[in-house]
Amino acid sequence: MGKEGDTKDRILDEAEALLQERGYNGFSYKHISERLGVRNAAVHYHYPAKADLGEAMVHRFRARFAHWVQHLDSKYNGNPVKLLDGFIAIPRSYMKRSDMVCPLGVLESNFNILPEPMQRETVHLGRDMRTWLTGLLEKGRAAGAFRFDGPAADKSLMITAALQGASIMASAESPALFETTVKQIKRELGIVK
Amino acid sequence: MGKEGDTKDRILDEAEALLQERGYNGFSYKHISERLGVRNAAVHYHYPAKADLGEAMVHRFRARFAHWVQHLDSKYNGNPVKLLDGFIAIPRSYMKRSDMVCPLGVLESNFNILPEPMQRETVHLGRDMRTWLTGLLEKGRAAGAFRFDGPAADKSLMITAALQGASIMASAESPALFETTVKQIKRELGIVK
DNA sequence: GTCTATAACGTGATAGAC
DNA sequence: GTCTATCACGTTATAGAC
Repeated sequence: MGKEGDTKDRILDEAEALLQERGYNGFSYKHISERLGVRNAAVHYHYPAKADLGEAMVHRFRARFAHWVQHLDSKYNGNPVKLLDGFIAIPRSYMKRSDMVCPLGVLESNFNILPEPMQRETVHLGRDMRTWLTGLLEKGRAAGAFRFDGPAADKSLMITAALQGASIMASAESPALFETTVKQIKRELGIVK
Repeated sequence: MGKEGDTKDRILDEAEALLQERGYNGFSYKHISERLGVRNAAVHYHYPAKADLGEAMVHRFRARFAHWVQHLDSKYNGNPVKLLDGFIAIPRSYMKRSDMVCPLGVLESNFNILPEPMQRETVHLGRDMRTWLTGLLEKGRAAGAFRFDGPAADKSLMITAALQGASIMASAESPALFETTVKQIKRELGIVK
């Protein structure tokens, strides 16, 4: 296990990038093994079936979100505007290259071709994110940091949908579409000019 | 050419449904030919390469949107609220089955694996839609039918992103996610309780 | 833990008969 | 315009040597 992590982790890293670039049906064990400089069979050793690899990916996405949330909560100690910025930074960070889509967007838009365990985990990931944002919006509105009409759950859903849609549009056209969407979201929460 | 249209059209119909259900890499000539009760070679007769079929699909999406706009404009004669409802009905109509995503969402989330002519047409389709909505929002705000902050172009982008994201979420979880997003969008435009 | 070799199958595509 | 037959290739996956 060198500084880039052991093979099992490196497989997951490559698979994740490929998933975001090309979708679940758009990458193969061959793509992964070639990028890693190993043979096809080595990948199968660590993840016997593609469904196993897929499951591990979504599981890691969920764990990462949980960790992110924990980290942000302690770092910003309840500051709603900072926490929202941190939340928005998640899909932005996944857009490292302009042709990458945030994981939830890829998973959901590939939903019907996903093995059942991946589908289950994907639904959970979406709910994790919306639930957390709903709580933040509620607290932020009560504290006078955000202004918006309607239930926090509805607003949370709309913001999540917009971020996800904008991330997908950005992958096809320009990262600017994501940033403009973010600006409008903040404007409508009353936290920007 | 019976009442369901000739084979060439029926191929396009099946390909469209398959694209929305499974993505561009998720369907094959075999899927289409089996659903149509013809042989693989018959499909290749009408669309020699998959890229030809894909191009025809996106071209039809664009033509359909242009036609829809024309139809709605004359039907509602400038009524902003009715026109917005018509616009929202587009992704909703594509969600016929809960596991179908609106075409632009699938195309954009599959962007990197699309043949270049499809990519070009996809970008145009997205711009067509945002441009039309921007004009509607501008006129509607001037007429006092809509209320929102910021440039109409930003608001148009955010609404389009939210509708697309919500359509994708709905395909993975429940059509209710789409309807709740629509309600929030309307609430924020000041056209609903 | 990685390799070679190979199997079984799906996919995009073509030739040529009817 | 559709058929049968066939092809080259990619993909997922396994057996067994090192």
